[in-house]
Amino acid sequence: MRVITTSRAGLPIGELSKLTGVNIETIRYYERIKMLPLPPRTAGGRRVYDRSHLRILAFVRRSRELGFSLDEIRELIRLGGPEKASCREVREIAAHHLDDIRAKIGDLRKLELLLAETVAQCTGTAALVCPVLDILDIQRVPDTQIGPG
Amino acid sequence: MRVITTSRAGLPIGELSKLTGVNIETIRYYERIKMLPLPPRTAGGRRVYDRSHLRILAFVRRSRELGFSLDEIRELIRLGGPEKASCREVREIAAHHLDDIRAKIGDLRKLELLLAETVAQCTGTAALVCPVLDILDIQRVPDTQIGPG
DNA sequence: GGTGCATCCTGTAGCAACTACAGGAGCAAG
DNA sequence: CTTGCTCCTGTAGTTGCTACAGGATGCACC
Repeated sequence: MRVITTSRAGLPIGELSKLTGVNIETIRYYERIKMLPLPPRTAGGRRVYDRSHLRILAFVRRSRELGFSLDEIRELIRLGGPEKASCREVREIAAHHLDDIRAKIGDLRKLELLLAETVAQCTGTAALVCPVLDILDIQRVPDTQIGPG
Repeated sequence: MRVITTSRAGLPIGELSKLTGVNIETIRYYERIKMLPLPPRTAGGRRVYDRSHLRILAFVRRSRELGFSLDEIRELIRLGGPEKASCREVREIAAHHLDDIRAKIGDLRKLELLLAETVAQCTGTAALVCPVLDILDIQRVPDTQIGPG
């Protein structure tokens, strides 16, 4: 039975992946795009992570789950860094993101209503006119003149 | 003043773009991925569209606005085609899409709640602890044993 | 010391659904 | 015939990953 006591030993990428729930490929991707600091390597070239990496990666993961973009997360990490005086800026990013989320919810609810109504009109039997296709096809075009004027 | 009477004359790509609100580049992209039938060309090689293209492209646009994927739209177009007996299949696609939308709304509302609460706790002043950064950082890690224990 | 196998490495290409060029050609008006 | 707009092809970029190929490393076990 292999028990790894990693408190100070350092984690290989696979362990970091399991602990954070972030895919190995994704971890390497994050490194490439500089979301994660470069970890030291073993003599053989393997990455060795410590708890600071774990912390950052968990932060990234959680922020992604909350729908922040990687750029936003970079900002948040920067703001949480050395001079962490800027709680206001953090709040601005989060508030802005909240606005986005609310706008998205609004849009989706409109869609939901429209689609739900339409699907409800569907008999499901073979019909000459299909309400679903119909709402998608309501665009009408004048066949006389087109263009400025 | 240039007045284009396109009822039977045929539309250049720019006109089609204006009429449908679909970007020129996107129209060519749709052609490449076979969302649109190949239009005939002028002697000089320019695309010439007619009202059937206009109709399909408007349909695609509207469906995209409603959040259907291009693959779903392809299906819808096929189902609305020659043998349009399959209103049931159309309804299934739409109903499935409706489920997706509802799931997405549910997710977003959870996020909204969490973020809104958190942002509300923000004083906006420089603080030692930032509630926004805090909820993103709640992940705790045992520092004794890691691995199948 | 060897063998076998899991884990890891780099590099590249793919996904959706576009968008943005570069570099050139067509075409109509003046 | 020139000006200037529209159009052409082809390629590469975007976001946030994921999926290989083809090879190296590390570690237990014999």
